[in-house]
Amino acid sequence: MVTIYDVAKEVGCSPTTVSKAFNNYSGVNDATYKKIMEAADRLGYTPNNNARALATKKTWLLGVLFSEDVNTGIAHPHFSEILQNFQVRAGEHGYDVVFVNKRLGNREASYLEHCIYRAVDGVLLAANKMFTDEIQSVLDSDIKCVSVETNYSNKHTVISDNRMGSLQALEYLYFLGHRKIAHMACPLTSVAGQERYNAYMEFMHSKGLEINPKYVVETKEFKAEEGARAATQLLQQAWDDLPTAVFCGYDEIACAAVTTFKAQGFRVPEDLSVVGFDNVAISGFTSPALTTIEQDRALIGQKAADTLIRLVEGKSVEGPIDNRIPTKLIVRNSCARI
Amino acid sequence: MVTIYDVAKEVGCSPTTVSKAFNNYSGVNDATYKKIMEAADRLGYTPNNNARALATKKTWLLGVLFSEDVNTGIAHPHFSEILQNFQVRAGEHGYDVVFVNKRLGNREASYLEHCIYRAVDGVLLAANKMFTDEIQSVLDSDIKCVSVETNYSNKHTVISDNRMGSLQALEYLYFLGHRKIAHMACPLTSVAGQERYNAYMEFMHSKGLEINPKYVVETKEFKAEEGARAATQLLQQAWDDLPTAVFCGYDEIACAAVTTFKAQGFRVPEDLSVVGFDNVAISGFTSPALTTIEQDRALIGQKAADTLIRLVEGKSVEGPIDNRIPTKLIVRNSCARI
DNA sequence: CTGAAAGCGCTAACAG
DNA sequence: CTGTTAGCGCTTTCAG
Repeated sequence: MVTIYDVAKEVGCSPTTVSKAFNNYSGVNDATYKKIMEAADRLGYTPNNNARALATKKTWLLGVLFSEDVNTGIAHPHFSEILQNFQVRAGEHGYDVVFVNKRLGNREASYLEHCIYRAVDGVLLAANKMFTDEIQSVLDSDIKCVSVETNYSNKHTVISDNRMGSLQALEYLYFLGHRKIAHMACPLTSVAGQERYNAYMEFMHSKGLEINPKYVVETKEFKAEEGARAATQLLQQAWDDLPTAVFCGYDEIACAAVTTFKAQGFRVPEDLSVVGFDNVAISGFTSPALTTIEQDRALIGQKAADTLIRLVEGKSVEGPIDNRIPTKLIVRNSCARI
Repeated sequence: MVTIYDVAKEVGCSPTTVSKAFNNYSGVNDATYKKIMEAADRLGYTPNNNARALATKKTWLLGVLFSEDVNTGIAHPHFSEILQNFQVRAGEHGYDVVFVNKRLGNREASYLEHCIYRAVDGVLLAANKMFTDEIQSVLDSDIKCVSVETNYSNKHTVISDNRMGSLQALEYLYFLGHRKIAHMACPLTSVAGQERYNAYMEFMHSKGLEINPKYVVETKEFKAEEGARAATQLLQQAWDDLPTAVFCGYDEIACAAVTTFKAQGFRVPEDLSVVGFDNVAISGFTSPALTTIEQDRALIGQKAADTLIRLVEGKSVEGPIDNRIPTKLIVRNSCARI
C-alpha cells in the first residue's frame, strides 16, 4: 500500500504538504503541487478513506436502510430505481452508499449500532411503517436522515404525492363515465396504501358516490400474487353488482387483476377498466397496456440524495420537510369509456 | 463518541482487554468480560470499524460494481434480486456492501482507485462485457472478485446455465410441435445474449431445422421498448413465412412481443407461441401468463457471496471456477401445441 | 508556503 | 489473564 509518506519521500517534502495538496488546500506552491501529483501518479497512490475518516470523523458514506422482511426492499422495482438514482447522485457529491442492516459482525444489533459502527454521515430510510420501532433509535439519534417511504415526525421526507396521483386516476375514470369504482388497496400498513385509500374515500365522497364496502379490498403484501387473490375476492363479494372500474394501489396487482378478470371471462377494458399506480417499466407492455400513475423515481432518488447531503453538510434545506413529488397520469389501454 | 478507553476507564482495566473482549479473544477472565460488556452497554459503546480497519487492514466491506450506463444495473429486476440476496448473505457473514463507482470525491477515477480508497475486501462484479476495459484494472489487481454477469478469465463466476435454459425452452417448443422457431435475442454484447443465441443455433442444428436468418432479431438494449421494436421487425421481415413460435432472450421483451403480436391481430399462444427467460416477478401475471425459464437468483446471490467471502478469507473454494446455476422451465400459458 | 508533532480509535506484539 | 507500547494512514494545529 502506497501512502502519503511514500509520496512525500519521492517528492522530498513533508506528508503534511502532500495531504494539503490532495485536499486542494490553498497555500501549496503550484510547482510542488504538480510534483506531488506526478509522484502520486507514478507511485500509484490513492488516498485511504479509513485513515482520513478516523482523523476527520467524516466517512463520505451514506447508509441505506431497507426493511427487508416485506416485499418492499431493493428487489422492488420502485425502490430499486429510487436507490439507483440516489446512489448515482450521491456519487456525484463524493458520497458512497452502503447498506445498513441489523448485524454487527456475527451478532444481532440495532440499525443505530450499525450506523455508528460504519460511522455513516447520513441515512436514507426506505422502511415500511411497520418497522418504525426498529428504526426509532436512529430517528432519535443525531444522525441525519431522509425518508422515501414512511414519514416520521420532524424528518425530511421525499415521497410521491399519493393523494394527487390517486385523484388523477380517479378523475380520469370519472371522466370516462365510471361511477361504480372499486379500490384494490396496497397493504394499509404502508403510507402509500393509506394515502391512496384515503384519497379514494375522499374522491368518492366529493363526487357524492356511494362507497360500497364490497368494492374495497386490501392486499396484505406487496406482491402480484396478492393482486390475483384480491381480484378474485373482489369479484366474489361484489358479484351481484360489479364495479365498472377498479383503481389499483400499484401496478403489479393491477396486472394480476387484469389477468384474473380476463381468466374469469371479462374483457379489459370493455367490461372492466383498470388503472394502476407506479408506472413500472413493464406496465407499458402488458396487454392491454396499463393506464397508470407515474411516480418520478429519478427525481425522488435525486432529491433525497440532495436533501440528505445538505443536511449532512449542515446546509439549509429549502422547501417543506414533507416533500411531495408530483405524479402524472399515463393513459394507455386498460380503461374505456363506459 | 464513546471509545474503548471510556469503557476501560469505567471498568478499571486497559483498553487492550476491552479490545480483546470485543473480539472474543481467548484469555479474558469471564468476570472481566462480563464487566466490560456491562460497562459497554451502560455507556453505549459501539466499536468503530474505521479505526479497526486502519489497524487490521480489513474493512469487512464488499464492493458491488454495476455498469450503470446500460439498462442492466440495480434497477433491473434480475440484478436487483441478486444484489438483495448477495447483500443479505454477506451480512450474515459480517460483511457490508457498498456500491463502487468511478469517482473519488469530486473527481473522476477508476473503479480500482475507488476500491482502494474504500479498501474493500472484495468485489462483486455485475458488469456487461462492454465495460471490461474499465474493469480491467480491478481484474488485474489482487482484489478478490466474483462475477455474476460476465465471465473473465481466471475469475470466479456464478451465472445461470444459459445453454441449459435455452435448450429447455427450445425443447419444450419442439415438443409442442413447433419447427419454425424464431429468436429475439438479448443484446449480443452480453454474455447472456451470446450464450442464449449460441444455444438457439446449436439447437436448430441438432434438430436438423433450417435457420432462417429472418427469424433472428437482436435487441440492442435491455429494455421492453426494444422488444416491441424487435417484434415488429420480426413480423415485417418474416411476413411471408411467419414462425409459429418465438424464443425471447428475456421476459421484458417477451411481454412486449406478446403485446405487439396481439396488436397486430395475432393470438398468443394460438397463432404464435412465446417463451421468455428470467421468470421475472410480473411474468406470471401477464395475459397470457408467460412461459419462461426461471433463473435461481437467490442461489446466485448467495453463492456469489459465499464464494467471494471464502476468497477474501483465503479459504479454498470447491467446485469449478465458472459456476453454472441450473435453470428451470416454468410452463404457463403463452405456448400452445401446434 | 512548508513541516513537526500529536492524535483519531483500535489492534498487535510483547512483557509481565 | 492483563497491560504497555507502538503504529495503522491521514489531518490538524501551530511554528517557522
